[in-house]
Amino acid sequence: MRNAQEEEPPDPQLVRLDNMLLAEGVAGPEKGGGAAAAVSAATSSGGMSPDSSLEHSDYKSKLSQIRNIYHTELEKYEQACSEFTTHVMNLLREQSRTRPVSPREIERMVAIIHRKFSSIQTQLKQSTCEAVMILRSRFLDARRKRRNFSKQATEVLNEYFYSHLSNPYPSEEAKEELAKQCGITMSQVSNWFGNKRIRYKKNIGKFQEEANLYAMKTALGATQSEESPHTPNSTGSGSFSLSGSADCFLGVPPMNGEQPSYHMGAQDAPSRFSDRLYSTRESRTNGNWQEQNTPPSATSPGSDHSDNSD
DNA sequence: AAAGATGATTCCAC
DNA sequence: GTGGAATCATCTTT
Repeated sequence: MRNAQEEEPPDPQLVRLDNMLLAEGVAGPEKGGGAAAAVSAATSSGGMSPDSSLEHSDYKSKLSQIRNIYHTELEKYEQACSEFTTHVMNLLREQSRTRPVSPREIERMVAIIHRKFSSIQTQLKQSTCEAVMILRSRFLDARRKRRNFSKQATEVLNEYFYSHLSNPYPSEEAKEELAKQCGITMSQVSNWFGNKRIRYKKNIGKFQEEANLYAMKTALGATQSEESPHTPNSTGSGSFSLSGSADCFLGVPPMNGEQPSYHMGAQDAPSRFSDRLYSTRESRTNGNWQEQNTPPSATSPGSDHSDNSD
């Protein structure tokens, strides 16, 4: 009697749903006030470019729509719950005239009712979470507002890539420098190199022309080395730019309908110590970063997957 | 509109 | 944490 446990045990899943709704600003105390502010602070905490403000307002309006629905539904359920509870209580009271009704029984009935309604609420919260996630993925997914890098930026990235073709894994410092030069973030540089490596390896032939182009460009720059608009700060060993003209020709050679077996390993000149200064984990992928070169259409073509899942 | 190019994300192994 | 691979969603070219 004393510790009447009408409080359900804190269902961890329900707690998670509640937390998420709170974090998304859906389950905030009042609409328009703190919740919206929290959302806008969370989604646009950095510098908000005028470009994305339109989408953000769209996002916010949709989110508040969800929030309104959520709150009205929640209220409806709560009201229905209390109504139903009082109704049952009245029934029990009436029955208590004709038969003994213990207060224990009343408590139990109330608990049952509350449990039922709270499960309904949980479902509501779940579907609300789903809606929010869909909304987020639709508006906040960076893939949806992809912009190609500037011509000059890809130029810089390609120059680095093809001049370090034997080991196209820029160090942190190199990435930073590239990011600065290209006006993109470091993770974008990482993305670019990841994509470039995999796509280059997949179809070397297609990139042959490009490789030649940049090899020649870099070679010219190495021999003449007239203009170098570098920011001369970097930590005392600015190296990455035109140090490896030897690499330039690694990508060029035997292109005559044959699959070029690339540098089998021996010729990676160890004299480029300046690169090694930077590299932290390149030893893992040193040298032949693309040894197993599967020619196109080497996969099992006819095999069905029958991988069905929703 | 279809095909290709490209930046970003996700899943996995290490 | 990283990078490889597959994939997605968009942009660009055809």
